[in-house]
Amino acid sequence: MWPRGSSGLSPIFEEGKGIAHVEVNGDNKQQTAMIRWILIYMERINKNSFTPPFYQLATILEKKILSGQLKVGESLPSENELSREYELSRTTVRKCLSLLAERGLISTQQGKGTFVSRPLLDRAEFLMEDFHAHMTNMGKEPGCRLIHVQFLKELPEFAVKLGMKANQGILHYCRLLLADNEPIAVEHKYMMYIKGRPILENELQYKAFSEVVMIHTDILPVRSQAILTAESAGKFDAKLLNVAQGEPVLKLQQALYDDDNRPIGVGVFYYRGDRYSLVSDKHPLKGER
Amino acid sequence: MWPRGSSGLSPIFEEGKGIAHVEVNGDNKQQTAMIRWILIYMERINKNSFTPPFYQLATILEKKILSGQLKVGESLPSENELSREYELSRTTVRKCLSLLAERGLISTQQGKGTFVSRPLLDRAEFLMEDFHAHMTNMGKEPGCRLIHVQFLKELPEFAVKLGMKANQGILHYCRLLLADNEPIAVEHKYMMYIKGRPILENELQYKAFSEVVMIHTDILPVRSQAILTAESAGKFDAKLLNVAQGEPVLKLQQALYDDDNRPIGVGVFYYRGDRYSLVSDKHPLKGER
DNA sequence: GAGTGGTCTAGACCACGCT
DNA sequence: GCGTGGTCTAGACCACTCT
Repeated sequence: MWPRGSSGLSPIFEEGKGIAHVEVNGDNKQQTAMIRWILIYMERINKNSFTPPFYQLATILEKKILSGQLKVGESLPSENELSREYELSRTTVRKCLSLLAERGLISTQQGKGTFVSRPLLDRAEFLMEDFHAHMTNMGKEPGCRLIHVQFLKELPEFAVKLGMKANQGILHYCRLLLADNEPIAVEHKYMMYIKGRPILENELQYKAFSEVVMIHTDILPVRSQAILTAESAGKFDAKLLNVAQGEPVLKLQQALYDDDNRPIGVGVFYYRGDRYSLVSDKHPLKGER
Repeated sequence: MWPRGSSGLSPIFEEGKGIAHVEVNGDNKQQTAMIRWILIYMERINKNSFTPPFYQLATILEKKILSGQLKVGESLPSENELSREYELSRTTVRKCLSLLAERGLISTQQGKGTFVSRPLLDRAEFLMEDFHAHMTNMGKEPGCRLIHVQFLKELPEFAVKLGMKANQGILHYCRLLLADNEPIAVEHKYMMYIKGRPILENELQYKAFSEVVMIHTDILPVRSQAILTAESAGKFDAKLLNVAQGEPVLKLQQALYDDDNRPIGVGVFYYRGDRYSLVSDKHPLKGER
């Protein structure tokens, strides 16, 4: 439990004396220093464990933060202190700290120190990814129906607002996404059209939009922006979604940009509010390894 | 442009001979190896630059990936190769690779290699954080009005579904969030109530939910789950939001859990669909440093 | 067994913040 | 000037994959 040698000891712990000899009525600095050392020696790293040292240390520090032993705004021991006292190299300590920082538990400031962050429980992160994978994860059978493909001279208003140009023309296609044969979402996608390019129905039906855009415009999209909000279903989309007009839907607008920040493809997607939702789960380190 | 010494050269480049001497009609393995070396030598690290080497390398590799020189699914040179050929330590190479992996450009597989990932442009990440900060960022004046505070014997249905227990009782409070004096969101929060605890109006109005819960239950929330979907505004909330009943709103349900995964506080928030949206921006490395 | 990524060490120098 | 975090090095051992 207590340190074996004198190697890394703070001056207030003199070898062979132990905690009882600490001058309790000394100045405040010494007292807070004492508290720090007590905290540090409460757990040690087991180098024979299967869980790597950097992760063990992260767990220890996480516990101290979550339990309130280290309070919000307080500074952690410096990297050198941690590395001395847990007998780990600074590299390992840093790897641990960067893990905790990634999780939002701490933040670092060059030249100042590492500090416990405000808990991030009141923020949520939502990830919208591939519909097919998402539904499979939820244990549902995903499906996709190609509703129509059109060539347009004019872009829809929202695409113009994003700064998109029609050039040779616009290819517009519309898909209906299903889960267990129930309609979940309607997608409208608009991209630059280069004349004479063959377009395969299969492609539109199954490939990701960024891929379709890349293949058919020869332009590589490098940036993507998406905007999510709530809206009422319009007549056309409500019918496809099999809901009454005006029912609430999640509306996602996506724009793909090339290297020069010019939009080369835009989409607008509507998800049934009663059948589709996004989930965010935040928990510090648990559920790994 | 070409390597100076023989130190880190692949056997197919023999010192003093250069590229012209490569056996072009050799077996396929040699040819693909050759292509790899050509790619590698197209850029070099400037150790006197202000941008650190790991970041320079990340930029180089990013370019190769985005430009299609390295295609999806292909393997990158091994860490040892990269470190030899760019004259960096393996640690530095790894730091660079972990940056690219974080951004979703590559993925690593122990024992196999590092591979170019499918572009992640078709997924969106939305972050919902502190309303006050969010509105300030948008250049709007945030506001908050405490609508009511109640003590309930029974929990609302959605809280019961989450597995929450009433114990001594439930504190329910309702806030209206404004931006430039326009109503944006209505929040309903429910938490365990411990008798005799003084509750300050100020606290409910300005503190984050997780803090209020922590202070008034003495239980530290460690996990948070949130669910986002679209719904129609009910009578009560529509009135506060100053919209017609049935208008689309973003609905966010939040639950805070303690160490034993018991819910200790839940909330349901409605955001006006026409005034509130979430934005996701994905671009590989740009816009940093 | 050879090659890959994953982890760790012990040391170095730098940029930054304080005082 | 000293302590802090940020970066880098050169070497080591391990676990995994493939042949």
